[in-house]
Amino acid sequence: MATKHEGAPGPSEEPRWLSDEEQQIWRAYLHATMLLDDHLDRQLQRDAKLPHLYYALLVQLAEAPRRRMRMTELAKQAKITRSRLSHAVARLEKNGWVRREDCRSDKRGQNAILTDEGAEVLAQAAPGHVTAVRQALFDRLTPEQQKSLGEIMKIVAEGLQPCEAGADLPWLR
Amino acid sequence: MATKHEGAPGPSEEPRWLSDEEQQIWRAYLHATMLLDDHLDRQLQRDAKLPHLYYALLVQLAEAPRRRMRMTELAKQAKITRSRLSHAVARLEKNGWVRREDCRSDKRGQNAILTDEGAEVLAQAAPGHVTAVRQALFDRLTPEQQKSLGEIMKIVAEGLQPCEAGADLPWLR
DNA sequence: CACTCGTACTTGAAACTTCAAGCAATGCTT
DNA sequence: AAGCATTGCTTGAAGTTTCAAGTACGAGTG
Repeated sequence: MATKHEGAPGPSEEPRWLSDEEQQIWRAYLHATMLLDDHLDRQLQRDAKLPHLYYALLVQLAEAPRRRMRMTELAKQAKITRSRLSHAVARLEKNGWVRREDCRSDKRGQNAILTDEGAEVLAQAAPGHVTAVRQALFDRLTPEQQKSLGEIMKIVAEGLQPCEAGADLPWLR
Repeated sequence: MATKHEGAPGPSEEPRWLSDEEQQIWRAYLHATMLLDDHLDRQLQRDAKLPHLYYALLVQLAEAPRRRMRMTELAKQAKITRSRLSHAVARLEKNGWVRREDCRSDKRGQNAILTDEGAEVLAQAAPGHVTAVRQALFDRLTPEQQKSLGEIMKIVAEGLQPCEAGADLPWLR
């Protein structure tokens, strides 16, 4: 904050600072997302002994065709790096919730597969989790606000997607 | 998922699962927050060599009366645990952006103080950061959406606040 | 004053994430 | 078919966060 006047490094001279209203919105966003993520993390850690992200991975696998998915695809859907996924799956594998399998068509490939034990953990954890999500989010918002939230979040997500749509039109970048 | 029928552990028998619309909203939320947080983290790590949260701490200190704040107060405002803050300040101190000072009135207390070097780092990083926030969020939303987002996030944050308002009316809990 | 409880903060270990290499298989190019 | 970039995934180390103690001071009570 305060006035700036350097001319050397920045991409532009003077950015448009956030107005008071914008700052309020931005801080509310930061606080809400932080508190909600912490809240859900603790809830799941307490009830199912796994962090929120790991839970999300199990959900993805549970919904996948034969309860299995290629690592890269899973990473893409979960919006995380392959490295992070590797570590996460390693942990889930150690717990017995997931196992790996070589891919036939591509010898480099790996499939992550949800085990029955994994599905069981998910079934146990899911009710408490949706309840928490409801209490923290949906129950507090009007239907209009819910709709609005969905639209806003879709816009933001699309804007940050590493060129999903149009990825097959690289000349447009 | 699947039908449940245990009577022992859960708080309730059968939760209200999320409808299709609700699921869409929830996933959009998860994706957007994940992508945005990653995006800002990388931007700040690249441009200022610090994670987003640490940047936020410097901002809080910069805005505080004499560029200083009690640890607990800082933790409260930043919505993080005291433990996390301790580690964070230790790192910032090692970098020379922050220093500590004992509190006179309460010998248990510590003040975190933003140094001139810290203020400098902040001044360097701030323009790029607001630009990133604008590009990812504000520039993509209509004024109505911005307003709506602010209202929604305030509601959510208040709902998860560890009893801030009304904390002095404990009998109401 | 002694006791006890709560507050302010720190610490170390374990868990998680990131980053930069790394390896092996694949695909493109000549 | 040989060379070279790319893709798919993993790994180890460094940084961050969480969790469960732990220390030290302050405040309330008898």
